[in-house]
Amino acid sequence: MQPVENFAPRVLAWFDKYGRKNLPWQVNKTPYRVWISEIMLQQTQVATVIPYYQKFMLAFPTVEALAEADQEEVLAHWSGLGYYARARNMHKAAKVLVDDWDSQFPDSVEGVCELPGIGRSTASAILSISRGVQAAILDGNVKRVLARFHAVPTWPGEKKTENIMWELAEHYMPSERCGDYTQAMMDLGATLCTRSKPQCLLCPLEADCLARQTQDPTQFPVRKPKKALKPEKRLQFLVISNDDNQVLMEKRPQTGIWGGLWSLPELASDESVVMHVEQRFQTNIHNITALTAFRHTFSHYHLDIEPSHVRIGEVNAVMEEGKYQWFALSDVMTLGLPAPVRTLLSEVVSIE
DNA sequence: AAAGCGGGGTC
DNA sequence: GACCCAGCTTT
Repeated sequence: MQPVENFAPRVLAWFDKYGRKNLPWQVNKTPYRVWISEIMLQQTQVATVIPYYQKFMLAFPTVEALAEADQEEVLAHWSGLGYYARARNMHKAAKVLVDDWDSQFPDSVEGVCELPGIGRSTASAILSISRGVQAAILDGNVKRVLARFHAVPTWPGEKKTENIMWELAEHYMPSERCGDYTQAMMDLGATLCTRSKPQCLLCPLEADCLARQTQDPTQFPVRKPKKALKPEKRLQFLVISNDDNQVLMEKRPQTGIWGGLWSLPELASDESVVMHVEQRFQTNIHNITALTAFRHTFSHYHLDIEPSHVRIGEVNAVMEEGKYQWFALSDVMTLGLPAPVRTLLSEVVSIE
């Protein structure tokens, strides 16, 4: 990374001209009021938060009022915002502040982080905005701005990447106007440097933004590596039994999946069990029972197994030498079986 | 259909 | 420390 000298001044100058400064929590910026807004804004966008915030402040104008309220009442005011654990944490934290901190927020980030529901980023937001403390935030907006400005090549979800971004965030935090800078960075991410369709032409950082110099700035932040979704295959498994309580097993070829194990006769999922069994084994079917389908997952694909229990009479067909073999139900579990076949057979055996 | 959000809880 | 979760939006 190659940090830029005048990063903060450019961001602040932009904020002075274009930033939002009259949102409900941007006037009378007490730690309490900033705190509530930050928690609400973690999960919801500004337009939605405003009415909630105003009602909340009327109901609980001070940390004492919040601490004294019933949880019921707090949750009622949160109703519709989601993430209710955060409202509960907030209520808990209010009590801690009143009981242990004389209703004042601690003056260090570490201290504020001790409160339930507040981590490093939220603590820094509260202290920088309400008290001008020189502490950087790293919320989703700031992550996006920094990831783009430096074209950070790795996913911010990785610990290593996150550490790098925290360093960048701290590096750019100025020593003056810390609160404005925090607001400015959030604004920049929320209004210009948006996830899709960023307005690079209006951005004060455009000239040095490394993402801007690529084909597509929205390629940053690098997206979460999506676990390649595994292909799905479907097969029918046949548990074929005769009047002597034997089950027909099929020897797998030595190579490939389940090589050399004894498995069950298989059938494409769209084939008719009746027609197939009658033709393959020249026999008559006494009875078919569909068993419960289940999924077996390999390292590289899902196998959806549709098992049927087929009772048949005498087998007349000449079967390939050694490929098929009858085993007594009492013996079959001693064979080398693929795990899903073992599971399936153990259920059938227990029924018999 | 899946990622993103900031912190908490679990192992 | 790595991973999953909450609950709703956005893509």
